[in-house]
Amino acid sequence: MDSSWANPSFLSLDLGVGLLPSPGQASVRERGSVLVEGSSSTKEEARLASAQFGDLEAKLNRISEENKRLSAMVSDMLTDCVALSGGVPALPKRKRIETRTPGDDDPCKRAIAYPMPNTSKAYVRFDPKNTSMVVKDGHRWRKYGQKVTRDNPFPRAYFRCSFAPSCPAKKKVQRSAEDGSMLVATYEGEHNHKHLAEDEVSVGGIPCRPLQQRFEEQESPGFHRILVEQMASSLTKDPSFTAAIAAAISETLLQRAPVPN
DNA sequence: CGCTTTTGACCTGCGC
DNA sequence: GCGCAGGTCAAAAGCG
Repeated sequence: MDSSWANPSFLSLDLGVGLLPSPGQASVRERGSVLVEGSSSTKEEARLASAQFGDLEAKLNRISEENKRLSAMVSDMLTDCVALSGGVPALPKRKRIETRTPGDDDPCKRAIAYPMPNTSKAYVRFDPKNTSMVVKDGHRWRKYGQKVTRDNPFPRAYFRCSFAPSCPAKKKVQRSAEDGSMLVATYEGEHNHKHLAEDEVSVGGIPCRPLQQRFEEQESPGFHRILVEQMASSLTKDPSFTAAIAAAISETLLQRAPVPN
């Protein structure tokens, strides 16, 4: 069985897709602009505006409820995955042969050169104009190969940790076949040294949080909080969501401002 | 000059 | 055994 299934990290943090915007956002924006442009002091219009405000409030509540529901779903899925991984017998600890020396070609030695079992995936948004496929996650990586794979038209880049020569950490970065604006970073192995710069984390100029979500971290109590933070963070990056919120706020301010005589 | 990236060749595992 | 695909190596080029 593929260990990635036993590892809940396959639930990569693809939070920029699918959750929002909600169907109501466009109308929220439209109504907001109508209100700003056509403000009037007549009672009829005030009554209409009040009704629209109530409508908007209801919509915001619905969106908020949807967010809560989705958060709960993600939490449930994580719980399920952790439970599932508990039922899977632990894979034997495997060790990769670091480097090959001329006398190292013993096929018996190579036979035990397995990949690291503790892999994790991270789905991250990146600037499509940026073709470097660099995912800054606080570690220094050295690219050692690139390959076009069968299941994806985009090339896959192979990186090794260059901070410490003995560090077994590796990662593969490839653009998503479904969504070209997403990068799929697959981490293998663990760093045997300290993080370089935890706070310097960005993807193609778009700031984001450290992406490496290891199995142990996902079981930790802080993981769910991080998950929620990432969801909130991704929502705030959504321009349409921001616009809808801005329209709703401006509408609210207009409603509560004293009507000039 | 040292480090990183590029890229073609090579190695290995797997399915047929 | 053969071919294919994924992963890695290593020399050359690029860059600061």
